Amino acid sequence: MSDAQPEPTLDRPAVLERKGAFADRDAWIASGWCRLESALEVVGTRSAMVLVREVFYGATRFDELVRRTGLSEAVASGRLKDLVGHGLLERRPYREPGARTRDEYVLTDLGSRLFPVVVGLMAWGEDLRDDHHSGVQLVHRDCGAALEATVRCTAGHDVPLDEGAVRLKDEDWARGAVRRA
Amino acid sequence: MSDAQPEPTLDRPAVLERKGAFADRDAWIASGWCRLESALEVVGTRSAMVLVREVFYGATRFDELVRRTGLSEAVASGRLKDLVGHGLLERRPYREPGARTRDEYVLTDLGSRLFPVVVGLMAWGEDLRDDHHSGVQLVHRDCGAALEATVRCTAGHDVPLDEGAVRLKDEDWARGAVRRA
DNA sequence: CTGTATCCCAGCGGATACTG
DNA sequence: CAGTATCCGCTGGGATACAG
Repeated sequence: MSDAQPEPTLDRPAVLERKGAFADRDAWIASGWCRLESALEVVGTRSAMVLVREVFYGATRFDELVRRTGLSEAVASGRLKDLVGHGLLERRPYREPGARTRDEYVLTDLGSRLFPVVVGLMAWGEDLRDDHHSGVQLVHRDCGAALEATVRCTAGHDVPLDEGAVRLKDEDWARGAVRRA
Repeated sequence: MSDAQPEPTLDRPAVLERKGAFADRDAWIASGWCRLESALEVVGTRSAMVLVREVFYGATRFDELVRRTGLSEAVASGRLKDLVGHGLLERRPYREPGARTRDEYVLTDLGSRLFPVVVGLMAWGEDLRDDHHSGVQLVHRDCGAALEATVRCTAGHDVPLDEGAVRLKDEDWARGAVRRA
């Protein structure tokens, strides 16, 4: 098999299997079919991500967020407004004893669901620069072990890349006739 | 304890617990301590993300990537070069029978470790726009259930947001005495 | 303290035309 | 087919100054 093997398959990395009609589609992407683009429109910027990160770290007040992100006030202000508008954060009035009422930013449920993404990006950034001795680390509060993001299916199985598949929704796949209009 | 409680704690959303010296630091962020920023410098743009997504979907050739991402050739070319430079993708020569040798882009191990991030963003994009009936879906090849990204510690526990903690590395926590200038 | 308003610059990214 | 080169508009984001 040394002169015309059609598929070397030597050590080709795993990719997602293409199911059904997905394999044929060409231009389904640009039209925004993929929710990745929706997500990136909201949290695809550096400023959005670092603000979300700081809120995960427990920052709530404007000046705290500005200080800890290093963003300018103008950028922070605008981006926070976006994040509130998209339902990721919520403004909530609060009052320290003896002080006047102020607002603070807190995570909504939608926002907190970004947790795996933030963890995944931080872990990957760690891989990227193999300096494992400095910086910040996320750990399990109880056992102290480092956090990582993993992929799982809703049936509970761990899913490595080569066991994943991609398909178009609402097409008859695996059963046919899954009437779902 | 009903007249001067310092922390209402009514329905305050969960955040990460701040461990040790982390709680005191102010300006540790801007200096790039957090690996989130390193990650975003590489995959923080739309073009990078959609290219990575298409490679996960199994696209390998330049024109295929351009067509399916909707990026211009110039942008795709430059971004691919970046991704190869950062070790996320790899150029690999291949030859279809009877055709001349060409290059294709394949995932490296580093690149494939972005899988949880891509899954997490897609799942979150789904939450964002509650149209659950159209678009693309990632599923477990074997059982057909949808994929989701979850956070786990290296000891194997599932870690919800309120069980996570953040700390500075190489500081005396849980053991003490890690002198580090 | 919590922003808003301006100005200004760098980088992303589209369009088009051109090379190997 | 697989890019590169050029041009050019849009937006992200820093700095500074100002306002409630």
